[in-house]
Amino acid sequence: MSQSESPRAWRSVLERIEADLLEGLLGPGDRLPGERDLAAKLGVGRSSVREALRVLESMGLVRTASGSGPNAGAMIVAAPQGGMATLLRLQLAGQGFPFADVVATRAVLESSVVESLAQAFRDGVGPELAETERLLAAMDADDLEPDDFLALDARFHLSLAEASGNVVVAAVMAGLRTAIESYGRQGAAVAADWPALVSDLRAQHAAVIAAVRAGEPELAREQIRSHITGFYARTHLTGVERSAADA
Amino acid sequence: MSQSESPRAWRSVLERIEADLLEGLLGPGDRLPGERDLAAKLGVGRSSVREALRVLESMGLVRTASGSGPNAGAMIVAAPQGGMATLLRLQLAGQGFPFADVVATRAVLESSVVESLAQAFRDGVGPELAETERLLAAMDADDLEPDDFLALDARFHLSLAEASGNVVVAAVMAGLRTAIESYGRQGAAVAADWPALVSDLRAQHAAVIAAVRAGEPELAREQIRSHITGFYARTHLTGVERSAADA
DNA sequence: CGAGGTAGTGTGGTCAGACCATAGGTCGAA
DNA sequence: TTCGACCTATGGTCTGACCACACTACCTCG
Repeated sequence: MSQSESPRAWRSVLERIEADLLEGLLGPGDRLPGERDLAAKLGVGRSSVREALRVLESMGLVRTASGSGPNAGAMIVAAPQGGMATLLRLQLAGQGFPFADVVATRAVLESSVVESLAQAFRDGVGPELAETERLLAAMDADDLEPDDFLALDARFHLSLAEASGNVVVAAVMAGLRTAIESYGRQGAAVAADWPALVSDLRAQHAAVIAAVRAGEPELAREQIRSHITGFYARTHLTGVERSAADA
Repeated sequence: MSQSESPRAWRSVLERIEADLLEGLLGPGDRLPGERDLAAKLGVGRSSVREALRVLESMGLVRTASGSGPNAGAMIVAAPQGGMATLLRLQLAGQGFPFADVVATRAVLESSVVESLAQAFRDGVGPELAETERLLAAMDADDLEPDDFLALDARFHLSLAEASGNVVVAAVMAGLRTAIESYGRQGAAVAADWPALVSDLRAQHAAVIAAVRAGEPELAREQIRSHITGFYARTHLTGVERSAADA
């Protein structure tokens, strides 16, 4: 036992697993040993192993399942969006992240996404956008509840990020959006003039896509920015627009 | 016992604390009850409380300390950078985030930062940048080891993000940088032609700051982008430049 | 009377053991 | 052959115990 060090048994478990990940000994789809085996192998208690697994789970790196068989146990997955959403949501709740900064960051990332997409179309290598178009069409339905519309809207924005091909940007964007929505402030304000709002949103979405397909990076960028900042200025009634505009 | 609900005792603890945070019952600087008290109050075991606290700690929301007195116990803090760095590092290790996408995202965010700063200077409301200038001067020393230079460089970039005032962007940027460095691949490549590299980096930093102070958003944006993508293209010898360039 | 050491107390950190719920696998009976 | 009951391995949870640590209070000694 080279157990000369001391602090944080659970951290040593985390570091060991991270090292195995970097080493390539563990990868997406692989299953970790059972908690009891892992504890014995690493010379720590089972509870310490569990605490480390809990961190990995909350970060979106492992998925655990009870029972037996091929689906049981802790499996390495790559689900960054869940972990990112949890982190951003908690930091927002704990006042580590001001609401305005979260919205502003979303605007920054989405601007980059649509700029990149528009540039790709200008270069003649634009992606399919089939999923994006499908969501756009679904949002045209007349009988949508606000919650349903907003769910489609979220997937629309996410589909743009995924089309741009950068999974880090997509994960952060999805997390920011989730964090914003879990704040749950918009309900009342949204109801104020819903028909007019949804109509504007549809037009803005269409304009963004048109700019992207036309290969106009600067135009797409400005349109998505005003789309996002405008939405939160309209529904949250805070000083969001000021902070969002200068980021 | 109103224990009709379900799985994940530790998750119920997490949700309770998050709810208290949103409610304002808990905020930065406040201390949580002891683990034993919390367990009794929420009707769960102490180990479940600990698992929830471990998640909060890894997300940068609480800081725990043993012993007694005013500094002991679990305190609510707002340390988003630590949690963000952990998440990004783990996702990078677990192949959830391709290296190229991490670098590209850093380029996106830093471009936005310097653009925003340059715009502020153009509008005559530019911040002090005292810390930034100090770091820039420190990097001019001739006897710096590569590690020391890179540490100053990291703080330089972070100081820009902080000057822009968006803590979310600053936290993500710091996390991205930490994740990149923990990958630890650059050592060898950096040593190749260190004097020339450090000279170029100094010139690029100076050019970025000059563009910011001159109030040239587009120029600053392009310079920081080429600074970042150029550095990783030069030191990592991967296909980074391609993916980084189109983001 | 003051200074310094010492026992006390409460905190997180860890471990061991036990029990439960679940879900797949196994094997025997119809 | 088929289908049911049992078996087993897994994570999920709880309890109780002990340790290390740091502050507090008190007590002793100069």
